[in-house]
Amino acid sequence: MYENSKTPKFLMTTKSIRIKDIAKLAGVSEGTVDRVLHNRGNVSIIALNKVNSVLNEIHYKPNLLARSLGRARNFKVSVLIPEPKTDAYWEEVNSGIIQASAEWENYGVTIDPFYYVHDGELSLELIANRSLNAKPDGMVIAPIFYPQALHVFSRLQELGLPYVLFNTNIPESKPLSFIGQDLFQSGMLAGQLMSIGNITREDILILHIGESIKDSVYLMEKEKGFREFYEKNVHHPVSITSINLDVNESLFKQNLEDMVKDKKITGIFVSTSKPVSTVAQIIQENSRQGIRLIGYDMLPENKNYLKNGWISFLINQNPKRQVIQGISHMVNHLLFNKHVPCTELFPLEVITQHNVDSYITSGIH
Amino acid sequence: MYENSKTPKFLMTTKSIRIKDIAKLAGVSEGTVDRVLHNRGNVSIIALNKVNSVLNEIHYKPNLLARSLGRARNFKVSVLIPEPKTDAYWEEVNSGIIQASAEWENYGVTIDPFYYVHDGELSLELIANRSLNAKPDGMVIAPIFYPQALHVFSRLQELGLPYVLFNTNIPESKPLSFIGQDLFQSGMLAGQLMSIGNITREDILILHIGESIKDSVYLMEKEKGFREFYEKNVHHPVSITSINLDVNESLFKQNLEDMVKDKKITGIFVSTSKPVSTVAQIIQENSRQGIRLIGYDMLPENKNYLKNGWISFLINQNPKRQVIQGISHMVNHLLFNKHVPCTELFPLEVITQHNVDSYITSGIH
DNA sequence: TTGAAAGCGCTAACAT
DNA sequence: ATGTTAGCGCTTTCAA
Repeated sequence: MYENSKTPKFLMTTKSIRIKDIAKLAGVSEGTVDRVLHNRGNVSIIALNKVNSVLNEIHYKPNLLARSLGRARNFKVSVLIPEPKTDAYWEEVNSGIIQASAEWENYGVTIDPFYYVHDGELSLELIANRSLNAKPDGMVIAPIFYPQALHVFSRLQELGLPYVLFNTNIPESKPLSFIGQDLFQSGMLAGQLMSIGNITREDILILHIGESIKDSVYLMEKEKGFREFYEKNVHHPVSITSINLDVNESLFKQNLEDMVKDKKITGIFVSTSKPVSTVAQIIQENSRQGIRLIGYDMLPENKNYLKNGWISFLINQNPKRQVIQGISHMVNHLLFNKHVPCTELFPLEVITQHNVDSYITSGIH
Repeated sequence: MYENSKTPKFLMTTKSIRIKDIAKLAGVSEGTVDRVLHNRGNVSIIALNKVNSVLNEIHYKPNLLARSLGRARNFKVSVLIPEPKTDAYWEEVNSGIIQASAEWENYGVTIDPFYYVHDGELSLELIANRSLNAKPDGMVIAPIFYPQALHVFSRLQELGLPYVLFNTNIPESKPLSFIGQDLFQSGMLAGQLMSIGNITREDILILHIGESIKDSVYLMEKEKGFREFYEKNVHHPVSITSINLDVNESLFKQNLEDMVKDKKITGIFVSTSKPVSTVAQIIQENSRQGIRLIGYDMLPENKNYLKNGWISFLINQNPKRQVIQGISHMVNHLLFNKHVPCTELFPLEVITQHNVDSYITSGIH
């Protein structure tokens, strides 16, 4: 038999020790201890040593509640995302902002959303400047347009304003933190899902569909991962064709329909979230149930087609939780001086007909 | 074109209003306002009305930091789980307890784990009593043994101690909150994963493996879901056999091996988490790569077999996060008087060879 | 460079 | 039934 596990030693908490206690032990005032704890300077080397030697003895855990209450300051953070009206994906994100806003209101933190579009007077850069007027203490940004974003970051760095990025990473901008997914791996996963159970020839279409797809280098990561999966793991004959489509082109729908009608096609992988349902609709209209369709995110439309079986798998990018997490990191930094991870890659969640409801009701997603 | 979205009105926060403000507006003292806010009684109907009418005018959001700081009280919560040494699953849970413990230490909350085994002097009931000696303010319990658990709950109800359950639900015990998964749906999902891409005859084994499997009615839920999926959705011939195995039986391994060697078998669904790797090992030893194996949870062993391809899918029950969430609910209740959901069903996460790493590195899981 | 003291918003004990 | 007040642990200002 085994011995019974005891409560681990380090969990045994005695009465927690306060700044006042440290001050007494070190023979200095509370003010001095505070100065040492936060490296505020103006401390004699001798006092510093006295305090530090006490600090080394004991395991001081500051009371975070008291800390932020004592600071007696209301923080503001601005959140910058693309205009939600254009896309159900950003609508999701926006609802996350609202949720986070309610949550942090209790801690005296105000969250202000700002929305940008590609250019004109609502460009990221202009909106960023506008948001700066509110004198925020930090920013949370989804920087989907690369060149504009760079200007904004250098501006923020000048001002010394901390910012966290989500959705799209721009590593050279050195944000406080980035929240997103590993896109290459996401493509690999899509490949695996596409191939499950298939043992004969496959004809696959990869569709990159969007407004100005040409700039979206990051979608290529997904495609690379997808192709890599097939190269490494699949041994029967496979043909993979990738196509960029602009939703604003006149023949967009017609082109799509022609592709779907092609009897050879066995699977379609759509690299973005909103257009999946369009493809699903066309598949349904043409009764092409043989096609395995894989796409992104549980947008309302997508959920319906998934439940009906016209979409086989969705990979969830968790837009809502990404922004909530981003805001949470920013606030933890501001309010509690907590360390936040510089990159947080979300899990690649596989959504099918039979677990989609469990995601919807769970609330934590 | 569309109009640009503005920051929603209700997010516009002006300087937040305090109890002191309400008191002034209502023409009463802070104490009275506090009494009204918390229904502490001892308030004249006239004062009550004055305060309430002010409360109706304004949107009072209490400062939670100040509230719990002002209460100046350190909460203790006990967590009761099966002995972790017996099972990697509970080891996971235990690491969740340690994580939660570190997190809440900052808020002056102490988390004390206690471990029980099926019976003897370490039974749930006895351990529960022992944990009561520490005078906890709440309990978080994984009640895997039904009859013993009932006694504990009635004891806790007598004492008026709040408790939240996770992992296994006992609805009639009326806990503050339950965290777990929909087991029937979990079985359905397993069925779907088992059937993907299959178009010819399937011979499937459902294996319920454990220490005292006979009592575990809840595993039947998974089986029911699994069978239901096949009945409703699959039209080619299928044979499903379910078997209960006790790991302590002498011929346990031998029996298992005989089953795996059966050339007809196309798939195996193991309804618990630890034994999956044992089955995977036997499949590997007998080179039965044709068998699709589905089981539960990302235990270290399971992860390896998943990566090597001997396990096809794992459904993640998220043991670690379940307990963290349970503790979080308990603390939110105690510390902030926050409303906690009476049931929280976790999403049914599908883990494959190509997203397992994304789950491991993500940290939030 | 230091210590003393006044908050932060809320709770709870104590007079009245 | 009501008002007053002394904390909670930390930050920050101000005087020494």
